[in-house]
Amino acid sequence: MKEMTIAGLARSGGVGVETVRYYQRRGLLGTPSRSGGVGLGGGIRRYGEEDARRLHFIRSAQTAGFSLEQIGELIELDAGEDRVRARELAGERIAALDAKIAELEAVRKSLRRLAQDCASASSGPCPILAAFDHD
Amino acid sequence: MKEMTIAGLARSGGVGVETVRYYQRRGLLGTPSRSGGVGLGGGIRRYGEEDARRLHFIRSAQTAGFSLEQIGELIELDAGEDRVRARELAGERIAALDAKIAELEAVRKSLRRLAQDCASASSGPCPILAAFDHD
DNA sequence: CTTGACTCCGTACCGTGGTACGGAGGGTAT
DNA sequence: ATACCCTCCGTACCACGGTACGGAGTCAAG
Repeated sequence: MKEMTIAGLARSGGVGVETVRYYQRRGLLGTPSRSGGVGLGGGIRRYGEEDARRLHFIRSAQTAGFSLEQIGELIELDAGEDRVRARELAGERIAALDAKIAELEAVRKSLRRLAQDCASASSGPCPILAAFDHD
Repeated sequence: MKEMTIAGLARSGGVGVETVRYYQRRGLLGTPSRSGGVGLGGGIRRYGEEDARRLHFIRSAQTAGFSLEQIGELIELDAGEDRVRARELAGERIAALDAKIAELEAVRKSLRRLAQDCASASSGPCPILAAFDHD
């Protein structure tokens, strides 16, 4: 089993060292074994394959738009293989995505129309700015 | 011209008193005339129609997804009727919306497929969680 | 055995858009 | 004139996901 220090793990996950420490504080990564000085708080963290896998899991779930808090729950599910709950969380995320996409599309639509009007109307006040004044 | 105090202005814009003060600090609303105690810093703010219009402008632009900083620029344009720059800003905003919408749609698509797989596969590890492990 | 890179830790700070606090003074209705 | 609410101000705090700092300890190579 190849071991690594915090910088190696961070590199393997494409994040910074501080981010790994942060995930640890958040409880997303477990506290690893240490080697070296056994002083107040122990020596240097030693990570293995399992930690890299976990870090990768976090980044993937993050890409899917899950918050770190939700990812914490996903990690627990991952241990228990709770498919029902996993589908529930995925469903919630999809619903949130639906809502957000619809909202952004509505804004885009009205902004597009405004820009169109602004380009075609050759005189008078700018329709874009006027819209914010009066809508 | 009907005058109002900060609470009246805030109500007219559907925001809180603290939010009006915040916009003032941000320079989005001008410093209004004061009445009352002329002590250190002056008395009570008096607002008119123009301020309400401005506050409304801010909220509308915000709905269109502009940041407060961008809104600051829009306000300057509003004074100068700079249509070219307004179209530019609207174009930038639309492009950002396009990108964000595409991103969210991609995530939604893969999450939907995962949820589908999870529902149909009746045994083995949950595909949703497995995807985060291995992707 | 010294140099230099890496690691340790707590704590503070970043951006964004506000919200909350709290004591002193202003304005108004009865 | 006496309640009673509103306004004043600076400053601190919220969520979110990190990033930066700085002094001390550790580690491997030369």
